[in-house]
Amino acid sequence: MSSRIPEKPGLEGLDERWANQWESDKTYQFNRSALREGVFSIDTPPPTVSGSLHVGSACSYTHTDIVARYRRMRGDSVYYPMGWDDNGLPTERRVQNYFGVRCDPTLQYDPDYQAEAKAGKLPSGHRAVAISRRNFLELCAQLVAQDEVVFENLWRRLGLSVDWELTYTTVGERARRASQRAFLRNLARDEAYQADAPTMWDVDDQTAIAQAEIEDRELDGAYHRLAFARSDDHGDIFIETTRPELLAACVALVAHPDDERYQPFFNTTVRTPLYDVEVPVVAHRLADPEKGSGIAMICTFGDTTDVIWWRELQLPMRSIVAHDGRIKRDAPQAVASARGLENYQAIAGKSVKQAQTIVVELLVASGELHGTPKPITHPVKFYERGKRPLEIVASRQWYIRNGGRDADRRAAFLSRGEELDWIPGYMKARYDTWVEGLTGDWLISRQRYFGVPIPVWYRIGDDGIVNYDERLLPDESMLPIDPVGEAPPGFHESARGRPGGFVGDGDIMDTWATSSLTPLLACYWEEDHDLFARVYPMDIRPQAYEIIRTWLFSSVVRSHYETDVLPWKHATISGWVLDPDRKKMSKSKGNTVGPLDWIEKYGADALRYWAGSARPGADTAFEEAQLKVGRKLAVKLLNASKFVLGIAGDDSDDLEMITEPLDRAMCAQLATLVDEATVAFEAFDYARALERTEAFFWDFCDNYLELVKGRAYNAGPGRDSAAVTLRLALNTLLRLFAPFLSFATEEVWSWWQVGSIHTAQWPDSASLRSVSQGTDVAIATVAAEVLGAIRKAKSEHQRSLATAVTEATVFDSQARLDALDGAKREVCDAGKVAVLHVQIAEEFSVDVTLDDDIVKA
RNA sequence: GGGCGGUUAGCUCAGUUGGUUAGAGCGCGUCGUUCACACCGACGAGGUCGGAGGUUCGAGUCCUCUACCGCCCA
Repeated sequence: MSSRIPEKPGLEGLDERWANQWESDKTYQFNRSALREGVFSIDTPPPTVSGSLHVGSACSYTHTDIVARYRRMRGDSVYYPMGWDDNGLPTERRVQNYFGVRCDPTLQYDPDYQAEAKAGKLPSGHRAVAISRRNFLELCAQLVAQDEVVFENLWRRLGLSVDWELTYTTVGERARRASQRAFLRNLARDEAYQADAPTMWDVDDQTAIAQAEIEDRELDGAYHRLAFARSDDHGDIFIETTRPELLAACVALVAHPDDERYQPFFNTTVRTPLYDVEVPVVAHRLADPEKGSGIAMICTFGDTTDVIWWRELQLPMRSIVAHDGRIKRDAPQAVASARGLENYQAIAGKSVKQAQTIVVELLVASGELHGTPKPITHPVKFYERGKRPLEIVASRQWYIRNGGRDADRRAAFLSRGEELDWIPGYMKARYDTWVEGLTGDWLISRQRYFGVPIPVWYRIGDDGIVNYDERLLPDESMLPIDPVGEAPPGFHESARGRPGGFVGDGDIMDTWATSSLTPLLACYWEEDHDLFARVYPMDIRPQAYEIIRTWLFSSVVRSHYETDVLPWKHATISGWVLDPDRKKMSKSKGNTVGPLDWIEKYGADALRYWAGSARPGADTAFEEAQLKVGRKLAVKLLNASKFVLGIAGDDSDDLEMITEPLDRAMCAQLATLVDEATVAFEAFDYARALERTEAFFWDFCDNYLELVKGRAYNAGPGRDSAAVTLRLALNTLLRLFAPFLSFATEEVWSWWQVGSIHTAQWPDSASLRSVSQGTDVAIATVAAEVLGAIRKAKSEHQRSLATAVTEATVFDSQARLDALDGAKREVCDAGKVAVLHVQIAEEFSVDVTLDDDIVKA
């Protein structure tokens, strides 16, 4: 036995050794024969492989792993897959930067093309090499495969108990098939539709953007006061606008219906400055009398209010901003005067920003700009990953109904939110607020390349015009398909783009349109019915709170449509990891910390300990000091285990042999600990379980081990009781720590047990209580307090703890002295006390005689 | 502007349904190498719980107002 215990236990090398062992033993393999009620399934967030790796990711993934390990020890078969989010724009951007390329769909595929990695060393002024769509997609695939290996290695090193045979990606074949299948079914049930409508548009990425991806940013702007001449030439009406460059897109002026200043002008017309277009003055409740001059110009489109006005007041379309963010070549038809056309030519082809400068100059010249522009700051809508403000352009897009335009669906989704168990509970408010505030359906089409194609073709009429209402859909058995590369059923590729032929939808789906299917994807929806029935709906969805409105909500929507249930029972929401200055860790801020360096330095258990200390949902600052504490705990566990097994390594586990009062009292304490940890874990409060276990363990080492040492070392009465108790306590504590210190506990377990601790049973308080047989826990607590008082006396007299105590007297209540009686021998052993007296008193105190000094403690 | 969360020892955080002198770790100070542990141990000094008011026999713990920080949504 003792030969299996290292002379000097250490953490070095444990991480890799056990990670490999678990892999070869398939310790975390899902048991496919488990029934649903015995399964705990986890909808792991697929990390964005093109994103950064920092301790923040490591932290939240560890939280989930801790829960997974607990459930496994409770006897559940844990379904713990790992996905890789390699889909979408982040990957495209990374590929563009990494290889210095850009996608040009008009180019032909080059089978011999070899990209050269130029990560981080693109020369300034480097012009991106244009490559074909297929070459571009190949580079995406190549890079994500590379990134996925890095992630998997990290997760293994961290000790995530994932079943690595259950990995998936969000752009792989299965994901494409599931996304397209779900889309086609949405379409068939009228949950998806296509519409030509004003859309939030990112001019840099040249794609439509969904409401969930938009954020407000405060930007400097200025109110420009413009004069609109009344058509009857009886003077001017002044409006104030921050976007004079859109003047050519003006379709009306609008004021509040109750605004007496403008009531006389409703139903009259005015002429736009510079362009001389006659536009009506209209009334609408959304016009704010307090803002600017109280009357505003409506353009197609300056902001989202323009869209509402345009729609509700049925105004004409006079769009001037093209998809690339530049002013269109041709002026709207309404611009007819010579001066108007000339002024339009001055801005045609310019960027929005350049156009503004020019328009202002023209207005100054024409005298139609009054005074100097008044600087303001105002919120402007941006794509969350974008650099320039969003524009609103009209375009044909695909939507999924999400309750944004439909009260019944909205109510249904709110009720789903009600049904879900939120951890912590207050996170539900974010969901409710979001669903209640939706203003439109979910726009899922993106004008990008690396993603799941929209599986639709359109007929081209004999006149050569694409008929978008005449859709050609694939059969589900054909999925996944690429309508740009494959012909629809009944057509030959040669008919593509020809009159009487077809054209493929060139758009791809929003990355969330796929991510929202992870519960279905991970459970092999429609692919493995047997497995699906065992693991779906899933037990938990772990995720961070900032993507409740996107990932969580969209997942609820999709599962509601496809399976008419919530995709999971619980949502465990993690907080953010902040740098020591309390800023969110993110790559763009350059304040990230790589987890691997810290694992190397302090061991994976140290990182797991730090993660495990973070309360569910709470933001956590990264602190190196906490890693040191975790490491210290792991080392202590090794040493204490070595000590216990050094004494009791060959003893039996016959609990009948636990007879001594102190031993039984400690078992009673241990039973309470097990209950506390179990209750905490059942509420997903792993941090509390860890905190209690840790506090117990240090107390156990400082007090119980010290008290029992003497009795356990020497043959005699009570030795066997101590040995069996030590084994029981160690066995229990190791299992309580196993979800957190997964490597150190496994190491110790291997010294004296068979199999992995991670498949062992979670401790059971009932058996501990049967050992303690109702013994008063005060025996242990009073003994520890007395021992503490004796130590204090020695410490205050600057004497070694080995100093002998010739005589000591404990003053305390009768009850506590009775308790002490059960551990008198141990107290004397540990305190090196020759004679111990007791005396009844009101207050607890201990008189200690060190050699010949009398000390009041 | 609306909503959510936070504000407890120098630092990072616990404080369960309101109940006796408010806890831990780190850091700090003193002492100590006892045969598990110097990647150590023991002991100790530090807060009246952001502020104000209220409920209560009693509030860090409930209510109101308020300040500051963070986030989400307008």
